Amino acid sequence: MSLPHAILTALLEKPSSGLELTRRFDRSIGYFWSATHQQIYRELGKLEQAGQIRALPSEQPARGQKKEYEVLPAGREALSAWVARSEDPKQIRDPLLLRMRAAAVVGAPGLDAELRRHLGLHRRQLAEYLEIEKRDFPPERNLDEDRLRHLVLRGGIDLENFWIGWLTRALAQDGQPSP
Amino acid sequence: MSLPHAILTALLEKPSSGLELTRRFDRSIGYFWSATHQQIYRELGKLEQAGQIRALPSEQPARGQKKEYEVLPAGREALSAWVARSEDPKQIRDPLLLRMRAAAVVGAPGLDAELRRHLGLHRRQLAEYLEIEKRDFPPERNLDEDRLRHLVLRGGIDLENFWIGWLTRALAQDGQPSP
DNA sequence: CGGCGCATGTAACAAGTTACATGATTTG
DNA sequence: CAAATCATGTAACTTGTTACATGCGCCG
Repeated sequence: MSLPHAILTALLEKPSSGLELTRRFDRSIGYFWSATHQQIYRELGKLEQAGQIRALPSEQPARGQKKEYEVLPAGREALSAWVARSEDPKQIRDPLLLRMRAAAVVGAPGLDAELRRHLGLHRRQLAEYLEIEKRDFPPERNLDEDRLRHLVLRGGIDLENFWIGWLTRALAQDGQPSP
Repeated sequence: MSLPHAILTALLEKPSSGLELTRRFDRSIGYFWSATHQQIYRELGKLEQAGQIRALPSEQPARGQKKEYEVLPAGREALSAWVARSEDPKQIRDPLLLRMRAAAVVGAPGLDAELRRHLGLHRRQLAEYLEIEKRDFPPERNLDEDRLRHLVLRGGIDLENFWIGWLTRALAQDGQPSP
């Protein structure tokens, strides 16, 4: 139930075509809800049919032609209703934790290398987030409308820090087996 | 690709029937990879057909009858191969972060209450994990085979701590609007 | 024997993934 | 014009979710 609302949010921030949305999902919004272009086109079709968005009038709406969408009042209302809704946090679902649990049963040759690899990836992602923070939320201007977006980004930063901390401790412990 | 391996791991730890697996997924393994009984039955069927597990011989394998499964050598090999495989960490996918991003666009009445509710839920989950840690991994016996399982649990604990920290900061900031 | 809990399933759907198809526009 | 790129889309499949169906055994 999240993808359509992610799309509505993105379209409210700026009307876009399918491919533009896809690219924006690869950057900002996609950091918290990723989607492929196939998913996005399918969902745009449904939203249009449901009367929540509409294609901006253009010359020739043909196959290889760009098609821009904007949010209709009904779409904005649907998004508001969704924001107000309450929903329990999902269970954790992480292949690496599961893999480690499996390793406890069948043995774990080479798990160390995988942990180190993940550590590197998370460090890189953290650096990227910090870069965005420096660029988009400098300490000078403290606009109220930015506050929520900054909090979301902070969530991503804290989450990467969690992984880095956990992986570091796991590797440290693995280096020196039980005394 | 994770569910079958979660099931193989659980079955190696202890041969079980479908419902028993479901219940164990509600407790230990499910903390990191949840599944409903329908998913589990479907997957047990596939694994059996693939020759990775087999039903223990019983008197009358009828519909309302319990059916226990054990892992065959092929299954153990498949699990080992999966553990050794490397896989990139998934993108974050969290409805609450997305909801907050949407709230930045359409406004956020009542978001505070939702954050407080989540804070409570995460505190409860943390308490549950700490209880399990105290019970299953007391500081006395420091068995090597437990090390990986303890690390997995630590992952869960750290993750809950991340949420608690982030939600607390978000609420504190929301209490005193920008000066 | 009637209802409840245990246990195993089926069916239909929704969401996400992977591979491929097609038309339009630019550019060497 | 051929190739690359932009842009939209189809099809088939896998995974996850929701609702319901069926049989067994126990207990009041």
